[in-house]
Parts: sequence; structure tokens; C-alpha cells
Amino acid sequence: MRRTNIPDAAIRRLPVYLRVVSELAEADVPIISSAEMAERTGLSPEQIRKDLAYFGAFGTRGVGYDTALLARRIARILGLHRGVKAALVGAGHLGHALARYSISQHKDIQITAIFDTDPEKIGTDVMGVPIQPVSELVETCRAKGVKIGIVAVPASAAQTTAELLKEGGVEAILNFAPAKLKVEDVFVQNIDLTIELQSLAYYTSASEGDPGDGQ
Amino acid sequence: MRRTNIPDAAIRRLPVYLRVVSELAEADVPIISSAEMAERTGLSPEQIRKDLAYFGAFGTRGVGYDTALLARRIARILGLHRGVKAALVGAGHLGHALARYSISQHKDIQITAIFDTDPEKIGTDVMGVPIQPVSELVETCRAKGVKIGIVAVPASAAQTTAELLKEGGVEAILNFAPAKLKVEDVFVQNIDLTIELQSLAYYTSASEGDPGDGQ
DNA sequence: AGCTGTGAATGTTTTCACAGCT
DNA sequence: AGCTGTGAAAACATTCACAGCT
Repeated sequence: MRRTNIPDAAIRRLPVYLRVVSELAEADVPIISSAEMAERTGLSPEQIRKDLAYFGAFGTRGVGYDTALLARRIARILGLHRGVKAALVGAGHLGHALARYSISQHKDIQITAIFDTDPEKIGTDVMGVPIQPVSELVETCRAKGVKIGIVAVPASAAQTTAELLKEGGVEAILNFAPAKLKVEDVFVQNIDLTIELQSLAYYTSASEGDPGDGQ
Repeated sequence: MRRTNIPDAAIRRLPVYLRVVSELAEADVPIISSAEMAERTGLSPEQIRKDLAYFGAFGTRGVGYDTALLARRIARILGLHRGVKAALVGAGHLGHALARYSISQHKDIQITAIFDTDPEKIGTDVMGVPIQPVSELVETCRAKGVKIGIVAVPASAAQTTAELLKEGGVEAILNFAPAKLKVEDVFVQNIDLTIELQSLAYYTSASEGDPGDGQ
């Protein structure tokens, strides 16, 4: 359905715009120009206008964008107006932190279930959301209509976890495990701390001195 | 120095290749073809060959790539052979989890300092790395030669933190705070959980039903 | 006068296709 | 025979420049 001619890169910028206009609407600033949004996001005004124009003409020429209206429109484009349900798998240190953050911040994306294999953890909860055994994953996700899965398990368990999530009806996965997930018809986004840190190293003077020779 | 014609996207894939060939070298698999690497990474063989070719001819025609050699070469390109030092700012739940993970996993990128403002936390440690007050950040980073900063503070403190890191000699920042950092001559990479989750929502059926109308 | 919306131009990244070693 | 290395082509994304509303 989605697969149109809209750049993926543009989709990934929509939440940035949403944050900016939401804050402004909250602060009773009724209008913002693309130039000012550019200032606040570090992007170019043309790019912002183009991104928004993919979805329709939301602004007023000579004036700018209505912050409250634009916030509602972007939320709708992303499907956030319905309240998207997410499940976390893996309640280790990272999973725990992600869950805490996510439960407290987002109303639009709700973590409604958490799963782990550790018997010690099962029965406990994270900010009111109980930790359930992975054996209940498929059934629970189906019953609750979970659409997004967050994978924060060790690499060795990641593929199995992804397959369970798919079986549970999940359509998109945010994967923190350092492993390539192969699941058809599920959109996978990877966040890999090791990869981020290692590629950052390239941009420091640590990577200056060149080859010299093989060794 | 770095600013050549090498795609940023290629740099970000190098750590993926590094992981694959390191694992293979470890498992005493001496040679791998670009086709097999493609299989393991989900990328195309041509892209892998092209990415590697930016830095020289590492493979042998008709054969493939020597895993151990390629691992050393990539590590060298990224500057990892010298052991890059990183500092974490913000030892909240997320920062704590990141530090634990990073300290245990990486030998090549070492978290050698952690800073926080909370007096309760100062004096405690994360896996042997002491938590210091932010007032000591600049001096400590300079003294230790820290090149990478990890920002895991609230959005309101992010900009100040980034400026301190720059003053401390940091050249690249991994920013987990939902805020745009403006620091000249410092390479900034953002990881924003909210943005990732919200853009994922677009790829689920939650975002199916279209506009209908403004409201 | 001002700021959006957008075709056209430019720049960047990926894919193709094949020559070149081993 | 097989797999790398690489110009050339294609696809994709960004920036330019200006027409079009308000």
C-alpha cells in the first residue's frame, strides 16, 4: 500500500517535523515558516517543503504552516492518530531502559506488552507493564493487535524472536540485536550501537594515519 | 582529511563487513566471496565489492577475500587498531545500559569515562568505570584523549553537553537526546528512539486509512 | 512582499555489465 | 572457471529557481 514514490528518507524526517510543530503548537505559536523549521531541524527549507508537499499542500503561501494543523496531519500520515501498539522482547538492561523511556514518553506508540525468557523477571513489571514469558508472545500480540516489535534480545535469539513477532501479526520491527533479521513482509529497522560507534571512529583523527602497508 | 569522494553510506557499512569477516576469521574460515557476504548482510555483492574497493584492492580475483586480512584492513580504515576512547555523559537508565553493553562488548572502542550531574551517582561506577561530575568533563576528556562522546542526557541539557565535549577535544558525538546539536567541526550522529518508532508506524497497516479530510 | 509548491538541474548512491587476474 | 575491480548507466535524493497564492 505504502510503496509509492515517496522517498524513505522523507518518511524518516516526518517525526522530526512532528516534534517541532507539536512543541510550537503546545507553546501557542500558531504559524511557522519552512525557513524557521529549517533553523530548528538543521535541514534545508526546500527539503522540508518538498517532504511535506508529498502528502498534500499543508501550508499557506505568503504565510507558512499552521502548527497545530500540521501536527495533526503528520500524525495522521504516520498512522499515529490511532495509537499504535508495540511489544518489547528482551527485558535486559537495554530493553528495560527502552521500555521505561518509551512508556513514559509516547502516548502515540504504546508499549503494551513485554516478553522475556528469564523466569526471575516474569511476573515483575516495567512501569505497570507486566513481563510475560515468550511462550505467550504470539497469542498476546495477536489479541492486543500489536503492530510494532522491539527486539532487544541477544543476537543468537534475534531471528527466532523476529519470526515469533511476525506470527503474532507484527508488521514492523525495531531491531537492537547485532544480527541480520530475515522475515518476509516485515519492515525491519536496525539500531546497532557497535556499528554506530565504529563508523563514528572513522570521522575522528583516530583514523587519520593511513595504510602504510598491510601487516 | 576524510572528506573524499567516499560515500558516507559506505562508511556506515564497513562495521557490518567487519563483524562478518571477524566472526569467520574467528571460526577459521579463511576466505569469503562477496556473494556470500551479501547473503550474510542482506546487501548486494556489487555494493560490497565497490565499498571495499574505495579503500584498495583487498580481494583476490577468482578467489574471494581473506577474512583475517580484511578484518585487519577494515579496522585500520576505521582507526580501530589504535583503540578509540569514548566518554558517556548521562548515566540514567539508558546511559547505564549503553555503558554496560559497550564496556563488555568492545575492546576497540573503550568507554573510559562516565559523567553525570546527580550527586547520588557520582562516586559509584559502571562495570569498573567511575561516574564523575560533569564539572570534570573537559579536563578528563583532554587528559585521556577521548575522541568520541555519547550523549544520553535530557534534551534540555544536550546542547551544553555537546559544547563541553567539544571543548574536551571530542571529534564525534553519538547523540541519544531528542534535540538538534549545533557544534562546529564535530561529527554528530543521532539515534532517536521516538523518531525510529514513529517512522516505523508508517510501514504498518496503522497508517493505511488515508486523509479522508483535515479535522 | 512573503512564503509555499514544484518542475528542472544537480549531486549522490546503487546497479549493471564486463574486462582483468588467478 | 570463477570472482574481483570498475567504468558506464540507472535510480534516487537534494538543491535551485521561480511561478503562484494570500
